[in-house]
Amino acid sequence: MTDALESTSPGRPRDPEIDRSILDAARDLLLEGGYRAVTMEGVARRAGVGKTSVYRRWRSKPLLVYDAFFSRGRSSMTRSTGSLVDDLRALIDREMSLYRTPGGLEAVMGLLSDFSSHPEIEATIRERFFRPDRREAHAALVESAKAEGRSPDLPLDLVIDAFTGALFVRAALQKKPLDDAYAERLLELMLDGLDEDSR
Amino acid sequence: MTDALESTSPGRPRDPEIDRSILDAARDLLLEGGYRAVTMEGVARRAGVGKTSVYRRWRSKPLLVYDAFFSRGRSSMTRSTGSLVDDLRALIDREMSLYRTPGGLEAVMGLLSDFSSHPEIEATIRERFFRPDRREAHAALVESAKAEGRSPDLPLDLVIDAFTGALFVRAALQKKPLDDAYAERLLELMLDGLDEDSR
DNA sequence: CTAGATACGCTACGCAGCGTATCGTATTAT
DNA sequence: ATAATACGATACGCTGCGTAGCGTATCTAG
Repeated sequence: MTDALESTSPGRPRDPEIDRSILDAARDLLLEGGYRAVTMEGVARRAGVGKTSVYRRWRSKPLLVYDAFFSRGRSSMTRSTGSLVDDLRALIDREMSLYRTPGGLEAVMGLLSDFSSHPEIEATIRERFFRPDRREAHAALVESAKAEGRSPDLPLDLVIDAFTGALFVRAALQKKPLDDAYAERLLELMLDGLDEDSR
Repeated sequence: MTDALESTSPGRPRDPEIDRSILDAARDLLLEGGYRAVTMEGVARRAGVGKTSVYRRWRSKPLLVYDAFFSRGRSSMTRSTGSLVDDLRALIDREMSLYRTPGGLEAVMGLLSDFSSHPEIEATIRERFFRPDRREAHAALVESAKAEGRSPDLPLDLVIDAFTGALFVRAALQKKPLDDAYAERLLELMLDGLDEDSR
């Protein structure tokens, strides 16, 4: 996020405390009033900091919000467990926890909302965050599928689209709760598709 | 959208031609420059009309965009075919054509983008458009399931979430094409889940 | 034909939020 | 001491939304 500033910087170094104040302010504002309440001026004021200091670190609001929410405390699911079922369950859990975390849904929707007006932001967020996430998920599933000796033609991409999309639709558009029962039924639906395929 | 103005209106009647000019202008702008290019002033200018005339008819941009895109020419899929497979295929086709229509994806994303900043708009769009659509889809599936004598416990809601979400994720987030092969595989995935359930 | 009501185009506002620029001051390395 | 950068504060410029007022046009009711 911030540029690497080792001890090689000429002038006055940045105050790491300010980094935290800004991230905290952004998170708090979003929790209190949703994405619309997160304004750059508001963040600066809340953090007791000048706008300059905010823009020096994050060149736009979406990037700030992303870091404030997703760069810390996001559970990592990078490694394959060797079991397709376990991988899927973990991936679904991870995706669900994203929307269940307070402010998580608001953050996601807020980022999406900036996409229409700022195409370059969209590209950045997608390339830096969505793609890698998805890549890892896919790689894990492929590895487990291989470990289980399954057909290489399993519709893994499709399954990722499906459970990811189902959770999004349910949380963001339907505004219905994401409970464990839903996760379990979703998992079964995905497994039915995979088992059917391997015959 | 417009109030019912029968012959009982006292003053000068609205010019229906202007309705069309505005809708056309909104559609054209979106096709040319995406949702960000659709500004109320731009629409008025393009339509050769005053802003007043726009706001008199549509009290906000999202409602205008919705009408410009979805209120005309949207294929209706309200009736059950009696076959679960056919219903599903029709629903998937309908959803796919939404994203494949030029400007369709941009319109959807644009509407979503206004949700964060205008909660009341979100509620309106959801209640007036998303919900009814979904209701009809669900009703059709339930009817066909009954006609086929299937278990009433089929995860129809889940299936709607899944294929709807998969198409959204693929089109909007992955930015990958929605071709017929994808639709077919998606259909099979859904059917696997339904067949598995009925045993 | 007149009066009242509404539509229309035009222009000007007020408001919010983004991102930039400037300025004086503070902090650091060399 | 000097150069470079950070910092807070303030002021801008810009865009876009939605509203208000104006003079004119078009319709209905009586």
